[in-house]
Amino acid sequence: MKDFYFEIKHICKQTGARYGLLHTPHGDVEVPMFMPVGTLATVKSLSPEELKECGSGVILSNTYHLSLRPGADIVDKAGGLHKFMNYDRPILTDSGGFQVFSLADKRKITEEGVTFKNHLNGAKLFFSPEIAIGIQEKLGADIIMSLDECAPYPATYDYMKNSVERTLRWAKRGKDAHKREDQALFGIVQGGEFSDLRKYCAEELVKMDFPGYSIGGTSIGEPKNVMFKMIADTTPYLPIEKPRYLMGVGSVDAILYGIEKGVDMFDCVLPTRIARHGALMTSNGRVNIRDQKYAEDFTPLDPECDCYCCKNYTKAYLRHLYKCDEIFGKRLLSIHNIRFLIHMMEEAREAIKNDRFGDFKKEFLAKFNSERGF
RNA sequence: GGAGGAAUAGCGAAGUGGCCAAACGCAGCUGACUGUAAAUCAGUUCCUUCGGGUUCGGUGGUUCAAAUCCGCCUUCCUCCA
Repeated sequence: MKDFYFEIKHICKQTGARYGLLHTPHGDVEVPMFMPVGTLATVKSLSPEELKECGSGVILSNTYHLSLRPGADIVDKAGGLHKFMNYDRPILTDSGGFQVFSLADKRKITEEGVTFKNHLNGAKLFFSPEIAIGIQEKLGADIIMSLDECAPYPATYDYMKNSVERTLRWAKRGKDAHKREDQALFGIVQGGEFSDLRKYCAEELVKMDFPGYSIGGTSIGEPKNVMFKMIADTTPYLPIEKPRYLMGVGSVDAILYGIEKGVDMFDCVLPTRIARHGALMTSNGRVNIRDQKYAEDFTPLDPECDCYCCKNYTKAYLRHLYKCDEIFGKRLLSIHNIRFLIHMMEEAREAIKNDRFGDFKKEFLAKFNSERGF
């Protein structure tokens, strides 16, 4: 694996949380980290410059969506995803496995792969582990994902067992098909809420020796305690020296829990989506900017935040933009929520280095009051 | 002074005899959103002990039944003098 390796720099003595460095062809990033999601080769409403100002490292993009529009060949001709979207830091592409789940009523899964009715015009589309890898090689992200089946929750044990077996076979096929030396292909642990299947899936993937491992099948409608259990049931079976990525998790309490359990990478649409819907994460908890009580509130969204939005604008202005459905409002709020999570990660890393992540988590959650939404 | 027209819930605006506690939009309030088919979606905004009760400028009528028809009053708009 050219240019890609992972270094653990410190393990928190209080919790086992990890501080590390992920080296990629597009630079090094510190973990634990939060990765903003830019499904269609753009983090909705934000420029790469704004993302970097938020402190972004890796960002995500999506194989399924980009293969439909503009098509992998066009991204390839553009010189790859980094050039195409003008982002020179690391990029991770998801395999499309999640779309198999989220567009579930329009697909059929077989051993060979998945047949989709694509969501744009209903045209039939076939995805296999090899095809997903082929597309991702053209897109050219630094970190890519195996095609997996994100089985629904709840699922029966038998369904999940079969699904895990197939995901493992698909992982092997994808790994065999993957040729690019400058990309790290991660395997994805499934198994739902079943401890033994999580363990089995993790151990089998580890035998295949991937450069990193993802925890999938979370945040798909299961209760929080079940999600936490899924995480706790997986990380013990992953090798210490490889990066671990918890897919699709972006609520504050779940991220902090994941870090405590030894997860290094998180991604989620949550901060950007809820920002567009007027919900903001602040150090004192949730703020609904649409509330009339902010109409004459000329203070920043979060006085403790150092983002462009909080440094320059008031809640009254943000509410005004939101109520008028102005694009700039969505941008400012997205900047804030992304910066909030990235800043939380910066603080988490400091806490890990100082062997006090457990204290940090407790203090942060007490103030954030995560019972009130996300 | 004369001739027309209009008054509907916080605002705008449908409704012209029973299916109207009254469409719809805005505004307000709740909630949802987690590997993005999401600048989206759902609920809610007269009172209620959930049986019902009081509403459509005011008032008096007609009718089994009125936001809807008639009289008078008030306010506003347009045109003519």
